Amino acid sequence: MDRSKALAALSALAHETRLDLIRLLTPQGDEGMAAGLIAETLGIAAPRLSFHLSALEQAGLLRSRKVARNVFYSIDTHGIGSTISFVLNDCCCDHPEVLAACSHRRTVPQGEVAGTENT
Amino acid sequence: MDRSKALAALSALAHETRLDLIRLLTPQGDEGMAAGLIAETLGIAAPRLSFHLSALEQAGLLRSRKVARNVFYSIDTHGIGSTISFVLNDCCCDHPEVLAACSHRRTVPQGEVAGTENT
DNA sequence: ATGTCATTTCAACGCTTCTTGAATAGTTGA
DNA sequence: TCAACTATTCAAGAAGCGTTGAAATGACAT
Repeated sequence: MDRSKALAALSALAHETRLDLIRLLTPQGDEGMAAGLIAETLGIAAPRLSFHLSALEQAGLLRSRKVARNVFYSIDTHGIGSTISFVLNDCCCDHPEVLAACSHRRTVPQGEVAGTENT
Repeated sequence: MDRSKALAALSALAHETRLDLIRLLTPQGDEGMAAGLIAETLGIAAPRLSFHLSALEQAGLLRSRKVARNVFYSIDTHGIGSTISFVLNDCCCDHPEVLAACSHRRTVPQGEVAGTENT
């Protein structure tokens, strides 16, 4: 992932509605969700949804496929992963403390350093 | 880290100059770098630098301390880490493929899957 | 105390992004 | 072919963000 791509992905991510979209679509996996259902679930107008959906798709964070007259959107795991990777590796130079602060939640067994989050 | 904080951090990160600042300051560690030297190194005007520096500081991504008449800025490893953590855990629900796409670079020993990045 | 240096604040301007409703394109089924 | 439905595009207006130069603040040295 090059710099401008990562920047575009980061910009796309930095929006409440689009973060909601990622959060909604991630559990759906590769199957994804039809645009209409997404609009209904999130309670947003169709043109607005379409705008944000294509922003995320163009940033490489989402994929789409047509099924009959529906368009199903699903997350692009590689796109999201390499965006995070860019920040961690290229920007933060694999700084050990950043990596630790980023990954401790999913490496510790259970609620071990649970208090460190809101300091 | 709550949602609005993460959103602010992501917004702060989604900017070329500010990404440059993170990249420049990370290797400097806790000592950081004086604002004047940063401006000179990156070749940006003082007011503009100050604007971005305070944006990053307010987002919890940078810290500052005064030394004589200089202001030293250094990265807040915890802030950056928990921002990444938020995206990974809260937004992507710890999706295994996202985690894999994000962390493969730093878990593999050495140049093992070096080609997977630009697919 | 005064001059000098480092940094921040301020105001103005331009640019991009977001939202909204109406219109359009494309697909399915009768 | 026609009607119904899904999704996207378009245009307009509002809002927010970033850049710039000038001015102000605060700290040090003489």
